[in-house]
Amino acid sequence: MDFALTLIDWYNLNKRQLPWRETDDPYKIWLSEVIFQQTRIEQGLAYYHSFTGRFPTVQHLAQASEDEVMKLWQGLGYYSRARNLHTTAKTIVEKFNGRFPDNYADILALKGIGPYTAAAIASIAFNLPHAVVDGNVMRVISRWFAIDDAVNSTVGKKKIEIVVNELLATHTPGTFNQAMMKFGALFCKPKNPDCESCIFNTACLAFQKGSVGKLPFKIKNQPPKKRFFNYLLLISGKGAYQKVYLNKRVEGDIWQGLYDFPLIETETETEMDVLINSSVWKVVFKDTSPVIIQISRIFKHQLTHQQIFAKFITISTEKNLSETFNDFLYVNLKNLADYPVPRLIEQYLSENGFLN
DNA sequence: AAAGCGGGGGT
DNA sequence: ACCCCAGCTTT
Repeated sequence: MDFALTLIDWYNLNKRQLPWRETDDPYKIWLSEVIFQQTRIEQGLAYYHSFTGRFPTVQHLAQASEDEVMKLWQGLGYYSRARNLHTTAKTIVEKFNGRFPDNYADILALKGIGPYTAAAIASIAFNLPHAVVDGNVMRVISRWFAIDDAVNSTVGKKKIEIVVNELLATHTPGTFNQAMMKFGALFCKPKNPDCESCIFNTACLAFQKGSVGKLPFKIKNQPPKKRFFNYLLLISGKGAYQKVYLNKRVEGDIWQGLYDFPLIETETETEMDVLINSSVWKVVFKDTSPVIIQISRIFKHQLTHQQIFAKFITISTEKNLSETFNDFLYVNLKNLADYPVPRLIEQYLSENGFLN
């Protein structure tokens, strides 16, 4: 059985008229593809009409102000799509003389156009043999060939891309691509697909193995780990006598504090601004995982000459130390040198059970 | 390789 | 009140 021909037959019997498919203008095809990225038909359709109405050609879009483009996009979400749309319209006018590029590489190079959109435009507008790989296609192919590599991994994507390009009906790539996506959307659905009446069920490996429900496999995105990064910013004195024990950051440095800061080892860089003496200082951390940053300002007191002003900065989270830190705020020190700061912090944390 | 982007729909 | 979706850019 010829997969592509069978699929296209199915498509011709089942297709509905889609307003944005009734054109061979690459500009409008591009517009529709961008609008319908991550967007449901019901939600995007009105926007497609207002964009083609207000900007019937790429020149109209290129000449518009960014403000107007953004305003027309309002409510659709993923606003970088609108900015890229505008940028690319200007690129096409300036660099391509207003004519949409007609080869895959040039199309792919445009802002906001990735592999999916480039393949869609190349195949639908220019009849070029590039298979689209969107969520629908990944689902159909991963089931048909029982590919259990994660479809959101590089390996899994690559496998699917290779397979679907072999299946592609090279004489009618645009129709094939639309048929694949339509079949995935209407028949090979994410949940409860009607496999019993599927025209491909005898060839579908996942159906034969009973693994349709498990495919496509995706690696679950793990939530950011919350961790505590606690440290002190020490300020002593007042007015002209005030001293801040933290050096201003210079180009290329990591940490130039009075002491080696990190209480917990870190690898991902995190940078934050701290306001000291009316000027902004930058502090850089490293961490092994995404962090949530909270800066707690736990003091609003007058500083007297011999008091240490301890500002506690908490990054992240299983325990929030800021509440327990109030009694650490004022430490009367005759001479700061008598109290090696890291030791003091360590001791405090240890005594309070935070270093286990 | 992995995070971030914005809405809407489902649970 | 969450969780999920999905193509592209950025890091």
